Amino acid sequence: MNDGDAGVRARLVAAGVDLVLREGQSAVSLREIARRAGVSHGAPRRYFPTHVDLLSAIAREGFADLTTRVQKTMRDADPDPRTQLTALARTYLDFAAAHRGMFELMFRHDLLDSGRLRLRETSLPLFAVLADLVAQVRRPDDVPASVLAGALWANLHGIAQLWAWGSLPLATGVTDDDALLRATLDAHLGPAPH
Amino acid sequence: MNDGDAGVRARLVAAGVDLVLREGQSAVSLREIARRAGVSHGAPRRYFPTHVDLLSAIAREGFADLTTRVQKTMRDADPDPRTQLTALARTYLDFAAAHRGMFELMFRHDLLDSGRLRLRETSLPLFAVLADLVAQVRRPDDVPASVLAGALWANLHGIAQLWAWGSLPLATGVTDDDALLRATLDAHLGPAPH
DNA sequence: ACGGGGAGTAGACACCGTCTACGCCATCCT
DNA sequence: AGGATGGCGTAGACGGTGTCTACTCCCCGT
Repeated sequence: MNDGDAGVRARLVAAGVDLVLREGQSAVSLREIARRAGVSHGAPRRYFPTHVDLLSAIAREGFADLTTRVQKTMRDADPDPRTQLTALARTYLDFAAAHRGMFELMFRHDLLDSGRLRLRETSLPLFAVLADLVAQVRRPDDVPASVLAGALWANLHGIAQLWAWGSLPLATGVTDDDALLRATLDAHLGPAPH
Repeated sequence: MNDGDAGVRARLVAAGVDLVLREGQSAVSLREIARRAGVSHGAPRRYFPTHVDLLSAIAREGFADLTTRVQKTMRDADPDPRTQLTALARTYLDFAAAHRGMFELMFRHDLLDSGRLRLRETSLPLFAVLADLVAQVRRPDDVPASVLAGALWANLHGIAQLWAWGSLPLATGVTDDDALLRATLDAHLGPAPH
């Protein structure tokens, strides 16, 4: 079984990932994916009952990609939890900026409950890594670690979203997202040690 | 000129707003809007060169709605800046939850540069209100007010987004967004006064 | 050897956004 | 006054989409 014949299902997902990375969300039509995978437009239906089920599988691939990127970045960084958290955040923002189409697809709420494994559950390991680091780095105060981690994730996500949307630099005069990221980490975790 | 004949352009936008509020983003097709407005599918083209231009006008209506809601909430609240900021934030989150389709439409990045008035500029007044309040309430530290305001907006937006997406409660165990909101305000603005 | 069933094809259907040709009607000019 | 003009809305065509339904083919088990 060589590369060009890796199973139609896998080829469909791979073609979809490639498409959304290269041309964005609007390019990921069922028929175009089928064309790129070299099958007829009816073939995907054998593996994915509906278009959104296929999109969901593609988005899951995106989560997997992001998770391994985060893990790799963290392996290469200083083991200090605060540093690791910074690395995680930086990777998250970079991923969103570099693969905007995929990032948008991953968080489309109409894909949430599709596919065998639900997309919601797919994002949990990534959040668990963040929550674990937050639990290590936080100063003891009254807000539970899970709430703190959720708020921090939301802040990260909001920066990624609004930055891609393009209004934040116009409104704030900030020209790169690093200042926002640092302010966010300082706000939620206390001022940086050094 | 009675109500039922308020100009085709206005009727189209109104029908679109109604549709996206009632049935969500996927329902706002050009032809369906035209149908609801009682005109042929070709009529919109006279006023909006393309579908996204019409969507952009609908999204602008959403920003106007949100802005007036925020202003009304703030008029009714205690004039203390921190309280006003809380009211603004609460209104933002409630709006996103109650009108998810509209909220999604408003922040679709492919609508950003459409229409006579760009969507980006339409959001500026809203942000200006937030930035102004932040400037009043912040404790003097090293992070510029604009950065602080941007980070806070991003945090708000991220909560709205991730909450609608549905993973946050699952991952954090938090069952309503109020804890996240309070944690966010405390993190960025310092602990609440009382 | 042969029947059966899964896999992929091909066409139909309704819907979509865009484009173009065409009527209609008010308005303006001579 | 009457005819040309131009904007507004209609209607149909076109290529594209997702879904559904025959239909074919080939591999596998009995």
